[in-house]
Amino acid sequence: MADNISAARRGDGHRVTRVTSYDVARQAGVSQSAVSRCFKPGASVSKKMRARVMKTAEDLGYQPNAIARSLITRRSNMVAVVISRQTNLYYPEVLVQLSQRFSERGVRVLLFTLERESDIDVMLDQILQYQVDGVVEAARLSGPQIDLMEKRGVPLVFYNRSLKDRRVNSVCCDQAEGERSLVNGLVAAGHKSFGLISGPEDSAVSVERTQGALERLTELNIKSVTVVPGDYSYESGVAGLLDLKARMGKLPDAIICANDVMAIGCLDAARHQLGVKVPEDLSVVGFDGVGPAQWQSYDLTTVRQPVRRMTEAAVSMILERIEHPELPPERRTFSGILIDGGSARMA
Amino acid sequence: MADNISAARRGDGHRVTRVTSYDVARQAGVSQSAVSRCFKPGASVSKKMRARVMKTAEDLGYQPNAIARSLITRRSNMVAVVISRQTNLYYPEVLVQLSQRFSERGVRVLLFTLERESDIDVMLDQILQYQVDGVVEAARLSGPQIDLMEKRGVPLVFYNRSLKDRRVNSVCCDQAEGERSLVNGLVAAGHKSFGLISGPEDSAVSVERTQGALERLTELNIKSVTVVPGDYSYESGVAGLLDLKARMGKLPDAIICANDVMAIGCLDAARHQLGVKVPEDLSVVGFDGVGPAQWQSYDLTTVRQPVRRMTEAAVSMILERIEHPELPPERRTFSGILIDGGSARMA
DNA sequence: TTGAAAGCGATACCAC
DNA sequence: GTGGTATCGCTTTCAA
Repeated sequence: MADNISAARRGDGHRVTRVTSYDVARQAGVSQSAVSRCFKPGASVSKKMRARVMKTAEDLGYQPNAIARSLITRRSNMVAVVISRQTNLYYPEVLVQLSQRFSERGVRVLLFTLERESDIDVMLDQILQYQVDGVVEAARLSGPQIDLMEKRGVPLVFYNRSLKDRRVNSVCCDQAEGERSLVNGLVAAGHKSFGLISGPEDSAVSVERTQGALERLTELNIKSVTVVPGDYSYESGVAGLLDLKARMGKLPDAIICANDVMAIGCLDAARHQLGVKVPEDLSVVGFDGVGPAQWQSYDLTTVRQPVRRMTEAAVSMILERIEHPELPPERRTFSGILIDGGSARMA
Repeated sequence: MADNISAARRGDGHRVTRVTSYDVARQAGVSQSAVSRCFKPGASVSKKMRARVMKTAEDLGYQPNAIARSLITRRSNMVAVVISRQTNLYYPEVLVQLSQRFSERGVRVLLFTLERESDIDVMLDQILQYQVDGVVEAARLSGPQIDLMEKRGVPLVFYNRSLKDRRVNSVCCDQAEGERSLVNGLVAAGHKSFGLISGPEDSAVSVERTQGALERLTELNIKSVTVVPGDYSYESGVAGLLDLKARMGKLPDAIICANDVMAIGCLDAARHQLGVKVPEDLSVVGFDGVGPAQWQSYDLTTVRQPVRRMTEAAVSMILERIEHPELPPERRTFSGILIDGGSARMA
C-alpha cells in the first residue's frame, strides 16, 4: 500500500485500481473522512478544507465510488425498470419518459427487458441482488412474485398493470373507460356490427381493453360482436381483419383493436388488400396514441394515454415509497384522451 | 448483532437489514467463507456442505449482495448504454436488442437516455461513479470525453458513431455505402433531379448518410441536387418536402431522406397534401429499415441496418474488451440491406 | 471543524 | 475442503 498512485497503472496505461478518497486525502494532507465529507452536500466542512480537497480531487480525477457508497448507505440510487419487449417496440415513449424522469431526479435506471414472461423469476433474483431501491414494473407479476418483493422490502410500482385482488401501487390509464367512450361514439354514429381484435392474453391491459369494449357493447344492446385474437403486432392486425371477415361472413361496421399498431395493420389491410374504404365503409379504432397513429396515412381514431403524466406519477410514487416505506398502497388512474381522428365515423 | 434475523424487521414488516451470508453461515453452522464459496460457480465445496448451505439460504431467502461483490471484485457486471432520446423513439429495436443480448450474457444494463447532447458530461460522471465495466455509446462523444473514459480505463464501444480521426471501438452500418446503392438505383432508373432531407447536424450518422449520397450523385454527374435540413422526425419529413418544392420551384424526381421516419413524413405529405403519386411522379427513399417502413401504406424503399448482427457485435466487442483491456481498437462495419420497396422506381 | 476507527457484505488468500 | 482474516472504498459515529 506504499504508493497507490504508481501501483494504479500497469505498463499499458490501463488503470487497475481507481483513485480513492485515501489518495486524495494523502495528497491534500487531510484525513480520508474529510474528503468524504466534502462530497456530502450539507456536511460541516470549512471553506478552506473544501477548496483544498476539491482541488486535489480534480487534479487526481477523483470521483466517489457509488458502489462503495451504496454498500454503506444501503441505498443504491438505482431503480429497476422492467418492460416487455413489446412495450418498448410498439410504445417506446414509455421507457424514454421513465428514463428521463428518473434521470432528472438523480436516480439511475437498471433496465430489464422481457422477451418471455417466463423469464421473470430469474430477473427478479437479479433485481434483488443488485439492491435496487425500487422497481417499476411495466410487466405482469404473479402473486408470489409480488410477495417476494414485499418480503424483501423493495417498493414496487406497476405501470399500467395491476392485480384486482391485491393492494399494490400502480399508475394506470383507465383502459375500460377509454374503450367505453370509443364504443359510445361508434354506436351513436350508427355502427351495428362490431369486430374486436384482442391483444396478448397474458397482458392485463389488453384484457381490460377488450373486456371494457365488450361490456359497453352489451350494455348498449349490440348483438353482433365477434372477437378474434391478436398479439399487438401489425401483422396480427392484418390477420385479425381477414379473420373477422371469414368468421362473420362479411366485414363488421367497426373494428376495435386493442392497440394502435394492430389498428394500423387492420386499416392497411382493409384499404390495400380488401379495397375497403375507411372510414366510409368500415371504422377502425385503436388505443395508445402512439406517434404513427397521427401520421397522415392513418389519422387514427384512438385513445391517447397521458404518458408524460403517467410516467411522472410512477416516478414520484416510487421515490416516495423509497423515502417512506410505510406509505399504504396507492392506485392512480388517469383517463385517456379521445382522439377523434379520421379512421372512424364518430358521433 | 445478537439476532440479525429479528432485528431485520420493524413492526410494519419492512425489512431494514437484509439477510447476509453471515446469517446463513450461523444458521447452517458453517463459516461465512463457506457460504460465499457455495455461491461461486466452480469453487471447491463438498456436496454435503453445498446442499446444507443452499437449503438454509433458501429458507432465509438469502441472495448474495451484488453491490458488495462488485466492491471487492472490482467488477460491477453492469454496462452503461447511452442512447439518444431520438434513437429510442424512432428506432426502438436497437435498445431492445442490446438489452436482450446483454441479458443473455449475464450483464446488467444501466440505461442513460440523452435529451440534449450537452447533458453528456454530467452523465459521464455518473457512469464513472457507478463503476460500470464498460459503455456502449449510441451517442456522440467529444475527443476529451473519450480521453476521460480511456484514462479511467473504461472500455468503450460506439454504436453507429465513430470519429474518423480517432482509433476507437465501433460497430457501424456503412451509411455511405448504403446511400450510394440507393443513389445508384435511382439514377439508373432515370431520376435526374434530387432532393435530400438531412438529419440532425450533430448526428454523425446523419451527416455520413447525406454526404454519402451527395458524393455519389456528384460522381454520377447529377447537377440538380438540393439539400434541406431535417431532424429525423416525421414532421421534419413533411416540412422538408414543402421546403424542397419551394426552393427548387417544383418537386425533384427523387427525395433521399436521412432516415425512414422522415421518408414516411415526406411520402405522406406528397400523397396527402400535394396529391403527388409515389412512386410514379416522385420517388422517396429512407434509411434504417424500421418496422413502419414495411407497413403497406408505405412499403418504403430503404436500406435496412442489420440490427441483430450489429448489437451482437457491439455486445461481444465490449465484453471482450472488459476481459482483455489490452485489445487494440477495432472497427466493425456492416453493410446495410437494400430493401427495394414500392416508394421508389429503382433499376 | 476535524480525524480515528468501526462497519457495510461480500471475495480471496491463507493456513490447516 | 474448510475456516480465519485482510481487504474493497466509502459513510458515520465519536472524541478531540
